[in-house]
Amino acid sequence: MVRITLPDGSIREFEEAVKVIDIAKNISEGLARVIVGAMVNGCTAGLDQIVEKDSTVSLLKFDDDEGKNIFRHTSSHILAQAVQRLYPGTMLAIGPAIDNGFYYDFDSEHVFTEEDFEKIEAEMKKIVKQDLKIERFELPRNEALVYMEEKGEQYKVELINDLPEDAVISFYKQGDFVDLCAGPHLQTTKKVKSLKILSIAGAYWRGSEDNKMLQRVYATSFEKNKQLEEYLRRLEEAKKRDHRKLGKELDLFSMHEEGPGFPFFHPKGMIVRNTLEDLWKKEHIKKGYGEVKTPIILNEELWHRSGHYENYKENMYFTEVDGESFAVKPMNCPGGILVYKSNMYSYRDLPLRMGELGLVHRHEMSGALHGLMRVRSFTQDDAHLFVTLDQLKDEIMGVVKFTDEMYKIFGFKYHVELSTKPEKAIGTDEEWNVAIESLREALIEMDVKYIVNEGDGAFYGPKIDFHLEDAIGRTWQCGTCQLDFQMPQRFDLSYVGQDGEKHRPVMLHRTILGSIERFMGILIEHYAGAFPTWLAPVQVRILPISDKFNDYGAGVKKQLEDMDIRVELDTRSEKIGYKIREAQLQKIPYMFVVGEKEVEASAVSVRQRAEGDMGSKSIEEIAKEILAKVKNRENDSPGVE
RNA sequence: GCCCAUGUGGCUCAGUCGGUAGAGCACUUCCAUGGUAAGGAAGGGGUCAUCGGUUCAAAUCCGGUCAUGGGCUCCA
Repeated sequence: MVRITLPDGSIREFEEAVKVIDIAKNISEGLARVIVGAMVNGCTAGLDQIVEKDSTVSLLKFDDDEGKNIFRHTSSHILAQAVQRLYPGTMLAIGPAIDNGFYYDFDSEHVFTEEDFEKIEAEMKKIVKQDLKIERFELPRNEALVYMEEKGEQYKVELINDLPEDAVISFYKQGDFVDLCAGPHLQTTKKVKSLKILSIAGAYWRGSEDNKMLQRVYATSFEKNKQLEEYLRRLEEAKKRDHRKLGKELDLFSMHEEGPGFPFFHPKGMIVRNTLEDLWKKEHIKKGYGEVKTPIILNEELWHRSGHYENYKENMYFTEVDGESFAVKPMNCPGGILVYKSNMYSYRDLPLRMGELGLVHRHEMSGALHGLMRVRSFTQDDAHLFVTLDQLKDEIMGVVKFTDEMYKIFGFKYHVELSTKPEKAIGTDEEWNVAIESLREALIEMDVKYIVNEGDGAFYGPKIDFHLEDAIGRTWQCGTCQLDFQMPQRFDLSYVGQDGEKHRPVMLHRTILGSIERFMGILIEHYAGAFPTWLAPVQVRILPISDKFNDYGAGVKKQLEDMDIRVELDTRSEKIGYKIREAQLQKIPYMFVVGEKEVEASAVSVRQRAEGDMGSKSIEEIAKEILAKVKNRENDSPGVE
């Protein structure tokens, strides 16, 4: 007797061991048709898997994340099979399912281009139509190695060699195609009705620069064509939110060949930027931070002392003046430390919180540059906290809370990562462990969910990172809170304790927005360029019906300016429909239409970008409404999804 | 840095088989003075990223460089 517990708590009983697919059939034939796999006691399983003992089973459809993974993993095998049919001699590396699709890495004589996509898709569809049965088999290690060697699959041989001694080595076979794979998979190829190859890219074998670069084919698949079409449509929509495109259209910033990775901010972009910085400054004062500003260029010796020269010099810019070597700062901490060192401190002065909107330069690799998200010069909304060990946890928690509050203003969702000791690091393992545990304890105490990112800490300490999403779902690290025992030692920082003795403070390096540039990039995509009124470069555009009303418009403009509302007047000799269209495309929150009626009533006709015509209002009334939105930082962007 | 692709007026793009450039928008001027997403006409504007090669002739073919895009690696 095998008892199967289903997610709803109900129990099905079977005489003997039962296949997953038969459990589904036992529930309903209809269900059995849409099932792609199952979770059996928390592990994914294929439909053929036999359940021998009492188990908890949840059946997976394509709509479930694990279901999609099974579906797309099979899709990746179909891709590999098609490619090997079309380009014999192509070696297979790995081909996993990923968010929104799957990929396969190939090593092939043939150089794949977009022109091949159609052909590969056609071959894949042929395989789907052939309805090939997918079968699992296992081989002992030696046989598995011989088998893959005979096939010339040297990458698979390497993978097998790296599997643990006791690992089960399984293969999946469909027609004449066999791949080393843990599974599970669909039962046949026929379910993959809808598929599309999306792009081709280079990718290092095993993700290491030292290895050969393989050709990675990205693709996606769905159960139904309709889902694929919907997905492709969403991708198109997301492209419209691309901050690089909107940055140009809305005249916020530009990039130039003369300075790759060095963004140029235009007047409208500067308004957004300055508004963000004003918010930042105000909130930091409330949280007990002081603000400092330290130089961009400092002598090279300082960077030797800080450890940056040793650990970071390939990313630094250098310059020489009067025979002395200077470095352009890639980080703000040494500057902040020099500020700290210019005073004596008592334990009463701690925690000391010092904020700096610090312009840093980092020579990122050319291929890494990406709009405002990844640049070579940027302003970190940095801060350095000098604290006693006793204060450490509270201060970390304060930073995490502060970050959360700031992100909430914009309506961001984010995820948190805890990064541990990297290969290139200073300090002892003991210090690192204490530091990592302090961060972990703070997160646990605050009940913040996080994932661990092994080996991704800064060279001087571990960190908590906050990641925000862009329009197409890529995540970008923005906020960070880094713990550092090293700099205080290297710079011999101290404070006088209650006991009258010298003690060493601990340092926290942290950012909230991350960099103003990246944060703006994310903001632009988040709002689809339609900034909430409080952030909008232009809050109101006045649109006279004809030239006759330009003077009245100018009067309204003056009134609004006096109330610190950002306003433009469109005096061009164009029809009102044209002026509205342009203001609408510029995503300006408020349009004031003024003509004969408005002049007579001393009013304006208000049009909002999302709601349309709101009718006539007095200037005082509408100004009050706008100012209230600005004061409350109301999130009135129609662009947020 | 690596793999692949791309680079034509301010912007978006067309340009076939090599025969020395074209559209729409924007801009300027004129007409029109119009009530909630593009009124009409005329005009100006390009060394086809850049350097070199092949050719009687190169935007077009080949190579180098630079930049951009999609990834990898790396990172705020």
